[in-house]
Amino acid sequence: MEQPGGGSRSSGIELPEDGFEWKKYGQKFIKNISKLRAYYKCARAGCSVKKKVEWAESEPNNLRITYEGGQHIHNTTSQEAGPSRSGGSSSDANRYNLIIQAFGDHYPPS
DNA sequence: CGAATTTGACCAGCGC
DNA sequence: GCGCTGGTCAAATTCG
Repeated sequence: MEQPGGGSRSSGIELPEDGFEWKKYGQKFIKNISKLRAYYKCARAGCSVKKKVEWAESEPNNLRITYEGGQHIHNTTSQEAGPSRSGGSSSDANRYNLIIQAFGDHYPPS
């Protein structure tokens, strides 16, 4: 019905590739914000970083991504997943960069 | 076959 | 004290 051809159990939401691997472990509809929220966790061993994706059922194009946990501790250098490692280390800038990459440059809205 | 993903249900904390 | 919500886990199913 929803997937003629290819296979895809996705809920129909396209996540922006941030350069890391994530494992989805839950999804729920939050009435408080009238939006859907998906819970992702870093798929790397030893990395307990969590990622939350929030979007409205009417606007799957408006994704709101939030990173929790701090930073990835696995070898992003040896893996093939490196966000914007253009030189400079990162900590808070890393989180902001990822969010901006998903929103464009309007975060937070406030 | 292995791996990945999805859904439902349960639990805990908080507010009034 | 009770109800409600959010968050996580487990199991089942499916694809390449």
